[in-house]
Amino acid sequence: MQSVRACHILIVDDHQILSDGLKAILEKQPGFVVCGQVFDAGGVLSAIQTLNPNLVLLDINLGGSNGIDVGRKILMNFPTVKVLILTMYKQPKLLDETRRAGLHGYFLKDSNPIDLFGAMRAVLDGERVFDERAQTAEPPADPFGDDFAQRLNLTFREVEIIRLIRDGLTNEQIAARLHISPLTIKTHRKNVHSKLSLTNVADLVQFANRHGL
Amino acid sequence: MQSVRACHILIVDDHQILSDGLKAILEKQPGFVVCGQVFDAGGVLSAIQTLNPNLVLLDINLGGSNGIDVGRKILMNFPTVKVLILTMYKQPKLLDETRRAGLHGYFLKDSNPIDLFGAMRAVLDGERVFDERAQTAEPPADPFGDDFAQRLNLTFREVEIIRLIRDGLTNEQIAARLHISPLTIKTHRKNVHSKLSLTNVADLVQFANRHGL
DNA sequence: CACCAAATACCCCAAACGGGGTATTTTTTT
DNA sequence: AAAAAAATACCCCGTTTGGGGTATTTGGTG
Repeated sequence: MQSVRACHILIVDDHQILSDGLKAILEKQPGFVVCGQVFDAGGVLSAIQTLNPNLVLLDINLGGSNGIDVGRKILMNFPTVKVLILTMYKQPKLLDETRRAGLHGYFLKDSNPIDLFGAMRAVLDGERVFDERAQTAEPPADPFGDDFAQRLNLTFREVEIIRLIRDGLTNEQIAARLHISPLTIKTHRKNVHSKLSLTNVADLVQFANRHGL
Repeated sequence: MQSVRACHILIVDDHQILSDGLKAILEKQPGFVVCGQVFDAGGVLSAIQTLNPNLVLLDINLGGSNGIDVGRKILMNFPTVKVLILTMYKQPKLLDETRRAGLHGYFLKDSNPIDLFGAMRAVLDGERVFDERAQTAEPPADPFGDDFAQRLNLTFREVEIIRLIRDGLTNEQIAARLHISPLTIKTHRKNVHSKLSLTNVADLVQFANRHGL
C-alpha cells in the first residue's frame, strides 16, 4: 500500500539503462512513484494523458527530438504538470532555452541523486531549479583538472579557443572576445590542428564534444 | 552473506545519476556485486587495485578523459580484468577503436538492461561483445523514423548531407561520395542553413549531434 | 495534365578557413 | 641567468565556405 500523496513521476529518456536505473533509485525514496517510462519523444503526451504524472523528468537528447521542444508541448497541453530537464549538457544556451520555454528546472546528470531528489521536491513545491554549473558559460577557469589536455599537449589557451570555435565563433569574433589579434587565433588553430591531426572545423567540434569541453 | 562466486563490478561513469541507478538495478541481479563506483578517469587504476573487480563498466566520456584510453591502461596493468565500454555513442569509429584497444565489449546505453546483463556475463565467460548498432555506420536508411526532420522541414537528402558535413567532409568529397556536383551540395547546404537558422559548420555539427544524426 | 516538392546545377562575390613559413614577447621552469 | 614553453603576431597563397541569385529536371499527387 502506498501513500496517495506520493508524487507520480514520468521518466522520459532514450537511454533505457539510465531510465531503469533512475527508476530503481527513485522507488527507494519515500514519496516518489515512477508511474511510467517513455523512451522517445513520440509517446510523451499520450503517456501523460494516461498516467497523469505530477512531474516529468525530461532528457534533452531524445534520439532525434529535442526534449526542450517536448517540454513546451507538455506545458501547452498540461499546464499543471511540472517539467524538469535532466541532461548531460552543461550549456548555457540550452539552460536559457529551457528557462525561456517556461520549464521548471534544468538539472545535470552528473549530479548527486540526493540533490536531484531535492530539486524535484523544490519543483513540486512551485520553485524553479536551474543548475548553476550550466549557467556560468562553462568555466574558462581550468580545463586541466583532468589529464586529457596534458596528454594531448593542449595548452590552456588552445582549449579556450577550441571551445569558442565549437560554439560557432569565427576567428574574428574569438579575437574580439579575447582581445587579441585574429591572426593569433589562426596560429593557435593551426597548432591545435597539428596536435590533434585534424584539418577542419567539423572534426574539431566533434573532438570538443567527445572530450566534454 | 553473499556468494563468494559473485562477479565484482566497478562502475566508471561521470554521471552519478546513471552510476547510482545502474548500481541499484545491478544489485537486484543475483551474481553481480557492485564493488565500487568511480566518477572520473583519475581514480580508476587505484580503485581497481583496491577493490579487485572482475569487470569494469566504462563510459567513454569521462568529463575530459577518453574512456577507451583508460581501458587501455586497465588492460596493461590488470590483464585479467574485463573491460566493457558502456556509452551513448553509436559511432563505428569509437567501436573500432575499442576493438583495436583489445577491450572486451562495446555496449550502448539505450539498450535494455537485461541485454546488458547478458553482455556482462558473456564478457565474463571470455567472449567479446560489440553492439551491432554502433558498427553499421548509422543507417543512411531512414532518418524519418522520428518527426524531427519533418518538423524542421529537412529533406532526406539534406539529412544525408548534414551527416557527411558533420563527419568532416568537404563539399567536394561529399559530391564525390554521392556522385553529384559540388555545387549541388552547396545549394543543399544553403537551404539547410536557412531552414535551421545557422551560418557555419560548427553550429551545424552541434545541431547534428544534438539531434542524434 | 497541372502542380509541387525535391533534387539537381550554375552564376556572382565576399568571408572564412587551412597550411606553409617566421618572429617577438611573455611566462614558466630548470 | 639560461632554457623551454606558451602566447602573441605577421607573411605568403590556395581552398573552402557562406549567401544572394536563377534554372532545369525529376517524381509524385491531386
